[in-house]
Amino acid sequence: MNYRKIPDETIKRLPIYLRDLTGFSREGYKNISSKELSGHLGANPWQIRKDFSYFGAFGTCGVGYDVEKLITQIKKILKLDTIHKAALVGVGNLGSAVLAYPGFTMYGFEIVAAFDNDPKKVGKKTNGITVQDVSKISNLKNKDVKIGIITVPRQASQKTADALVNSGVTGILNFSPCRIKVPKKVKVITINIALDFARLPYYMPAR
Amino acid sequence: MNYRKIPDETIKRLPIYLRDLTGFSREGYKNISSKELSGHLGANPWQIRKDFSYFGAFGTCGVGYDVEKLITQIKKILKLDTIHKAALVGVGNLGSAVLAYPGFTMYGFEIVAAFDNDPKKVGKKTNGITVQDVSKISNLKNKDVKIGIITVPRQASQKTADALVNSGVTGILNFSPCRIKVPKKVKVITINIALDFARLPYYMPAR
DNA sequence: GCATGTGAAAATCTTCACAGCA
DNA sequence: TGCTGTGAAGATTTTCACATGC
Repeated sequence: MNYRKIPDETIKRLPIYLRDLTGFSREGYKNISSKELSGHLGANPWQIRKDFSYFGAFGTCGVGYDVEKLITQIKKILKLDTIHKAALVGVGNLGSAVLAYPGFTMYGFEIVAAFDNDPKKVGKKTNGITVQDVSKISNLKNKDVKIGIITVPRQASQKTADALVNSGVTGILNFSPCRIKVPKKVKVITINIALDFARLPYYMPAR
Repeated sequence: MNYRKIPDETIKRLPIYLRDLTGFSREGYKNISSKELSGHLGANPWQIRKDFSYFGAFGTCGVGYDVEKLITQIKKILKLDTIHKAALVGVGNLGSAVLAYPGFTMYGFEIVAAFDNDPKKVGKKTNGITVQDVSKISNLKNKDVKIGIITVPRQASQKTADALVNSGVTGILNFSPCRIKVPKKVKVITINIALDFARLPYYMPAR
C-alpha cells in the first residue's frame, strides 16, 4: 500500500465498524465480507474496503476479513488497545450522567478523578470517585492522566480547559456548548447533541 | 445566486452558527462580520460567507450581517422556526436524562408523550409527562407528532422504530447504539457519543 | 467463482482571489 | 477602505471498474 494520510472521514467510521464487528464477534462470526458488513451498517462495500485498505491489507480474497483480527487492528489504529486515564471536571447533572455512562470503559477510558468548585460536592463520592476541589486539578501532573472531560457550565469551560492543559492533558472531551481554545498539540472533541438533532427538521419532508 | 444543493457539511455547521449568533445577540451585537464570527468559532471567514451565500445574500458590504436577521434566516432554513412535537420511547436512565435535557425546548422541540414497556413505569409522571404503554404508540396517529426519540435497549430499537414510523413519524432521533432501517422518506439521526470520543486517542500525540 | 485491494474517474467540499458595493 | 458574494482552483472523499489472489 502506498502511504497516504488516512482521511478524517475514515477515522469517523472506524468506531462504527468496531461497534458492529464486536456484535458479529459476539454472535460467533469468524469471517465477514465487506458486503455482509455493508448490509448491516448501511455503507457501501467499496467504501468499507477502501477504509480498511488505508491501514494495510489483511482481508483474504474470496473469504473476507477475520473478525477478531479486524477488531484488534481497528483498536490499534484508534489507540484503543490501551487504558486511557481521564479526569472529569464539573459534577453537576451532566457530569454525573457522564460518570455513570458505561460507554467509557468499553473503549478503555478510565475516569480516575473528578473535580468541582462547589464545596458542598467536594468530598462526596460518586461512582466510586471522591470529588475534589477544582484547585486540585494541578495534582494530575505526572499521574499519566492524558484525557480531560469538561462538564462545567459554559462560562467556566475555557478556564477549566486551561487548567487541564496545564496539568498535562493532551485530549479533551468538551461537553460545554462552546468552543475552547487550546494549544495545537491538544485535541478537543466537542460533544453537543443539540447540534445533531437541530438538523433533523431540515431533512424531514414538509407536511 | 445560482441554485445549488446546500452541502450537508454546511447544514452541519448551521446549528453552530446559530448557537454562537444567539450568544452575540444576547450580548447586544447588532451586526457582525464573518471575520468576527470566525474568530469566535474557529472556522474560516470565507467558509462562513460561502455557507451563508448558499441561502441568499443578506449581508451588507462593508458592515457585515444583521445578527437578528441571520438568526431568523438560519432558523427558517433548518425549519426550527416552528414547534415540533416529539414522542419518546424508553424511559430508562437514558430516556429520563433526555426528557430532562433542556436543549430540546431551545430548538422548538416539544416532547408530548413518553412510552415504556415496563408496567411499573406506565402511569408514572416524569417531567410532566405520563408514561404510557408502548402498545399505545399507535395513538400518535393524527396527533401531528412527527419526531420520535428512541431510548430503548438495542434489541428493541428496530421494533420501536417500526411502530413510530407506522404512527406517522418522519424523523427519528436514535440513541440506541445500532442502525435502524426505515423507509427512505424517514430521516434518522443517530446519536451515540461513544462513537465521538472513541476517536480522541487517535488524535492525541503519542507520549 | 468469489471477494479483496487499488488506480482512476466522478462528485463533493474547501480555499482562494477578486469583483462589486456601501 | 472594509467587507460581502462568488466563480474558479485546489483538495479531499466517494464511487467505480477491474486486476489480483485464494
